[in-house]
Amino acid sequence: MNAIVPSVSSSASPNVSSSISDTKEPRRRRKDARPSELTAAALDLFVEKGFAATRLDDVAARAGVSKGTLYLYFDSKEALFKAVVEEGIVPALAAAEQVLAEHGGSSVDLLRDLLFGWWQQIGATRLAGVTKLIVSESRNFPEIAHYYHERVIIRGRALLRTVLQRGIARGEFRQLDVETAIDVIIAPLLMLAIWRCSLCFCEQESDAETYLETHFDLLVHGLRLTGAQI
Amino acid sequence: MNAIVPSVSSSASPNVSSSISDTKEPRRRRKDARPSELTAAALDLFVEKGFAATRLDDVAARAGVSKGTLYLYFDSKEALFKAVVEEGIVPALAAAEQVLAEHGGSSVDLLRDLLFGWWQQIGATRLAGVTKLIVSESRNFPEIAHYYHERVIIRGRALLRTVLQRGIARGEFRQLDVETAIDVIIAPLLMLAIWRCSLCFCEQESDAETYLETHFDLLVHGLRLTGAQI
Amino acid sequence: MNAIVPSVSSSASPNVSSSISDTKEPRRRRKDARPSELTAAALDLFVEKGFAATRLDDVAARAGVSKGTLYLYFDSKEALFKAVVEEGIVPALAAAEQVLAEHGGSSVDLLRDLLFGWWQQIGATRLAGVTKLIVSESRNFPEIAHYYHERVIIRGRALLRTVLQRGIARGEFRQLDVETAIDVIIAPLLMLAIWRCSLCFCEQESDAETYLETHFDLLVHGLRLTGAQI
Amino acid sequence: MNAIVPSVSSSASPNVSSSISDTKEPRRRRKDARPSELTAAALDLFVEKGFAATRLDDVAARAGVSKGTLYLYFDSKEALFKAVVEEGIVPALAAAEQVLAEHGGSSVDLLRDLLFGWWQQIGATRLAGVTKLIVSESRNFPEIAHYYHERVIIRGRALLRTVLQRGIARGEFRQLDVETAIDVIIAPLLMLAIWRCSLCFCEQESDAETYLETHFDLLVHGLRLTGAQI
DNA sequence: AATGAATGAGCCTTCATTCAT
DNA sequence: GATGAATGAAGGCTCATTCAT
Repeated sequence: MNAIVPSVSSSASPNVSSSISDTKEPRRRRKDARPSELTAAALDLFVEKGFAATRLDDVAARAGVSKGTLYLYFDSKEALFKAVVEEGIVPALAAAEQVLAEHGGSSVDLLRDLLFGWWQQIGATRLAGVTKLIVSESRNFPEIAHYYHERVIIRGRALLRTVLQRGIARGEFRQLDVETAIDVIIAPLLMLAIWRCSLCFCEQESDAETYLETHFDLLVHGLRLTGAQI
Repeated sequence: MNAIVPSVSSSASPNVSSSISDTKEPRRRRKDARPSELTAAALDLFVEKGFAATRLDDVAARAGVSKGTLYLYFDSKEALFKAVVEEGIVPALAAAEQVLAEHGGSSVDLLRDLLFGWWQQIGATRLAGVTKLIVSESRNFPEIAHYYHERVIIRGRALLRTVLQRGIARGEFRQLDVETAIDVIIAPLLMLAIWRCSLCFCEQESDAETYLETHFDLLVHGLRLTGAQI
Repeated sequence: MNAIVPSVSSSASPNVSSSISDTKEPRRRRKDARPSELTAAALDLFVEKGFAATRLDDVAARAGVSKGTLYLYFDSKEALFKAVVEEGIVPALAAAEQVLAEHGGSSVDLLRDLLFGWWQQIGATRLAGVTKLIVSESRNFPEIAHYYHERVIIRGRALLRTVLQRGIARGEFRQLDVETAIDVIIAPLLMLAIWRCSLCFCEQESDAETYLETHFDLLVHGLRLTGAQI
Repeated sequence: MNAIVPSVSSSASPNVSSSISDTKEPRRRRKDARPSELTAAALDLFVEKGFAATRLDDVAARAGVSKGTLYLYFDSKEALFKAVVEEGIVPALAAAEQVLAEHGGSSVDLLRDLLFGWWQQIGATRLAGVTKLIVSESRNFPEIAHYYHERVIIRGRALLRTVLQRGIARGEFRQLDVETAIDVIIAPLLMLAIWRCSLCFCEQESDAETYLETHFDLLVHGLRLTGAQI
């Protein structure tokens, strides 16, 4: 889900596009592309300024449409917010669960693939912003927080639970409190996503790849059932 | 801007404090107590609703004063925000650095004391909210983000750096990328603080103490220089 | 900021205009007519109450629009004030300078035409209020005072200077300090404009036409180079 | 801005005055001096900023007292305004009428003495500001405007009426509309007072003395019954 | 008498939302 | 479908006024 944004380039000059012959849609824009262009613009601004501080004028301007057009697709600012979250979630789920389903290697390898898969599918993309959004606004939108919990948190935790339980069952991992370990494993991922959206105070810190490697390295050593444990 | 944190203890139950003052002083209070009463009320609401969505009327009402009174002590809503962050920072620093200075045990013990000290001093208190605030609003207040980075992030990281480097030098810990490890160690703490302020979707999860124990446990096994490494 | 002064004629009876629009366009008006409708309403109220004491609610109500509409055309109350002054200035200049350019009679006749031309173009219209506005608010808006000085005062004085110098050169007027005489000649005009806007204490006084005649009469006798001077 | 203002210097440091031994009142300030100190401060600010834009905090600060003290002497902001006007009127009246009563010279001389007497007693002092105040605020305070009209305008006009009628009766002046001539004669005086309080756009103009001389000169030639009239 | 902390009504300004074109 | 002028409720901020000390 890195793509998403041909909208940014194509919608730069929506009114003039006819003369340039985009080879795609010379004049009529595919109707079903508008909503995602709008949510993409909204995601950027919601993440940058927060929900309350984001003006719909700015969202519309960034998407290259008028303010009134927003209301052709979304009933209200809150509805737009919901759409932003929901749209950012669907692809994330599919990709993550697919990794687990298709995997055949060791639990350590599987854990690694999940971590770095998350990075490529979410952490490194603009979808990371959804994480920050949920954190920042969940108190104001308990309904959305609940939705996010049911659809994302639970399913994401289920993935990790499977990996950990499988690893323990196979003797690859130590015996430990699986539920709590899930939280501890996820936290650095979420924090990485949040850091990337809160800029300013983490720039000189290690880059994301190294960060993930270290996280994984510590985890493997922390989880693995080593000879020293005996 | 004198008082440190009696606010933490006295304002632990902010809804009751107003009823007390109602019977005492109808007007005229001690001027030096006001600022921390106001920042305490503001912290609660900023964390709950976000900066932009918090109304100064509500802040004033929670502190038991009128809206205009806020402006006797803070020039603007933004100035109030700065005061909230700054006031929440001072005690956090002192406590954390004191733990390190007075410690005499092993690096593992020291790490444990720091983790749980953070929990007692910050994570378990309302100061945890400052973490969420910074995450949510740093884009809108780069000046404050910078301030927080200089005064808190850097000093907090310095503490952990000392511990890790000492542990490695003493042969207690493995050789690893210290700077990155710091991030990975801190992340679950910050995430715990954030979770506590974003409620709704982490309630059934493990309690904080267990979470910290697991985090510490994984860390120790991940950091320790075991025979298995040879 | 295009339209010149249909506002003077069309908005001569501002209280009636609203009832007309009520039956015409409930929303949507011609966008280019709005600014002058708003400045016309603002001029009335600024003159009547002063800048600080005028509420934008009242300005909007008098113009028959909502309060928010003001901000579609003017960035702030102060910007509205500037527009009021600037819009009232343009026609005043054109008319006055045209009189001078096209005149062919004696200097006494020219002086008379200028005085009564001012009365018809400005003194007798709502533009007289701009004079009071400038007097009342110039301390608070030095920028506007400067603008008014450059664009109006200087050019108005230049007109009189030409007349006086021509009259002296032709032997129609006595030799006198032209610059100071300009001030003395202008003062009763400005004062007349101000009186008309400050009502209450000048009503029983002579009417404007008589006032101007007397001013002109005194001037002519005071300026003229008579045989008695020899 | 010359005389008048012992209040400015003496009230500069009201709280410290005891230690410095002002040779006047080491500690207790004469009670009856307070009101005029307050009205003096208020006059300055009302003239500078207008009534509505003047804050009582600033008035109190300029007078060297606290804001609450104002209410020991004046019931409201409007009451303070009335006091400012009334206090500025009394000396003006006495001085002007005295000139007329004691005069024994020609009507031209008498007119001259009145004009320059006004300048010395009012025009050149801070009392000139009262003129601007009345002009700016009369619409908002019709009661004060009425008061001013009854007590100042009428009496001032009476003075001039006497002079003009006497001059005409004696054959010194031409026959003319006395009432209107009064307005025309007064206007440049008021305008001079107003200009001095509206600064910014009359600075390069002639100085006040020259202005008055020219006004007087034009008047004399305009009023006088010359041979040329025959 | 004097203070200054506290109040709260009121105003400028913003912005989500509507709707005629 | 798309626009953008218009709306009006809401919030940040000011300041005249009060009153306990």
